[in-house]
Amino acid sequence: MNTLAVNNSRKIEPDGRSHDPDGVRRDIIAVATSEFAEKGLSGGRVDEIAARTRTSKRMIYYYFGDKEGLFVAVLEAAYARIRAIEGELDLAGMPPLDSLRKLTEFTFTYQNSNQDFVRLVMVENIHNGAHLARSETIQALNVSVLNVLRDIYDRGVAQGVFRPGIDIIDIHMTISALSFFNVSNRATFSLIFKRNMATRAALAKRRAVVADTVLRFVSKS
Amino acid sequence: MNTLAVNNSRKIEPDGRSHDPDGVRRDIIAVATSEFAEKGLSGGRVDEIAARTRTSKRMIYYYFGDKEGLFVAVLEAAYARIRAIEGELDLAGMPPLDSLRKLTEFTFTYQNSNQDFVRLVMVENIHNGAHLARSETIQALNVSVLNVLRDIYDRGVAQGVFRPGIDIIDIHMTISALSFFNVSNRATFSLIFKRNMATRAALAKRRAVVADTVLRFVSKS
DNA sequence: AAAAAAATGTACGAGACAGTTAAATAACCA
DNA sequence: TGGTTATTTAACTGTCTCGTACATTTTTTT
Repeated sequence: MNTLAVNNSRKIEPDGRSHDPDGVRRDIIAVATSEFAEKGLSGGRVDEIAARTRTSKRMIYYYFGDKEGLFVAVLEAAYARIRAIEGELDLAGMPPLDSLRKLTEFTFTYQNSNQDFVRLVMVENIHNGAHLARSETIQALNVSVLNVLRDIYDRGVAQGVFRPGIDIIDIHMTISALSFFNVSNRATFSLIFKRNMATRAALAKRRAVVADTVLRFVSKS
Repeated sequence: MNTLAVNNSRKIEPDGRSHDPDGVRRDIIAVATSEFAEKGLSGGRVDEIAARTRTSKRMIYYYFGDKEGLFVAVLEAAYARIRAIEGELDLAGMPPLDSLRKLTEFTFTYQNSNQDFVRLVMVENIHNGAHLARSETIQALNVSVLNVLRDIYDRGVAQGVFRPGIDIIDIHMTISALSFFNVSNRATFSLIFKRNMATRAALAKRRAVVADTVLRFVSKS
């Protein structure tokens, strides 16, 4: 569930300090990520974060100013992680259909394996994107996945397997929505429809359906 | 944005009381719906709800026990509303393809017009469905939309326009996910992709894409 | 009409929680 | 070497917020 590993192997000097400012920041962000993902921004407690950190509450305010500043930092770190991974995807060599399926399945699996990220995005949306709007860092992150998608789509159209005229943002939105919803709405959906959506089998089946949905949407015919 | 109309035409007796217990309950739920939808469960303030109500905080605790009891009542009311509307949908006479498109477009439009509902469901999912799990009322609500969908799908397969073997819950999940995401993730998505998703034109275009996606998924071909 | 139950107002208390104060040591750099 | 900056602790403060105690009135039942 938790996607961040806290570095527990830091050395503590005799004076009780770690002499690793950057490690302290990362430690705080890792703990805050799980706290905010679990309980939201209003529900998350600064004292609780401080207690689970190897440093003190004062340091949170020292580095991040206030609770919202910390939340912004948490969001930035979460987005930076996913962008970094997206950038590593190499789908150029494959046939367009295979590439698109692989990209979709990757997204589905990533969101499922990184529920903290999904929950943080939910929380941020409840706050109408106010913190994202204030973060230059995140808005400067260029959206690499769109380049990947553009490349796949153009090749598909050129080869006559995809129909032309589709807005790639629509493709991306569909992939995101179907992957995201499977995590974000799992609790209520499972309860109402009395289906466990978290089993290995259910996930594999749904992932295939999602990929089929995307492929059928772009395919010619 | 707000889906609940508060009855402002109640009569107030000389003693300052409304003598309309049921109206008081509805009034509280209406105000609490917008408060919780806007700020979440932890972020929502009982005092704020009380202040915007025509009654007092005392009555909130009298009728709903505590903050979470009030939230459960809010959820129940919201789900009851959507189920009531779903039940009224009459798509039986139409050709399957048209029915399915209409159902999808209805869902998309409903979610977009009832953002409070969407946000409440987001909030409840952040809480892992704990309140839904505790509400017998909601779990007893039978999921009428599945009957509608089953009827459409079976007719479509019988007529040879839909491919057989699809799980209707998958169809429903896809319709829900695509409709829901367009509201739930609008803030972050719009910011990152620099697209205003709320304009009339953007909504109409996306709604058509969503319907096409669903139809292409079930269609024979 | 008496008694019981339901509905409502006012005021307040206990605890939770974000953020601060003040002091002090270590690292860095000119 | 000495001054400036970075880092850290522990206790404290003021406010916000949920929930309640107590009193009272209205409605329903017997």
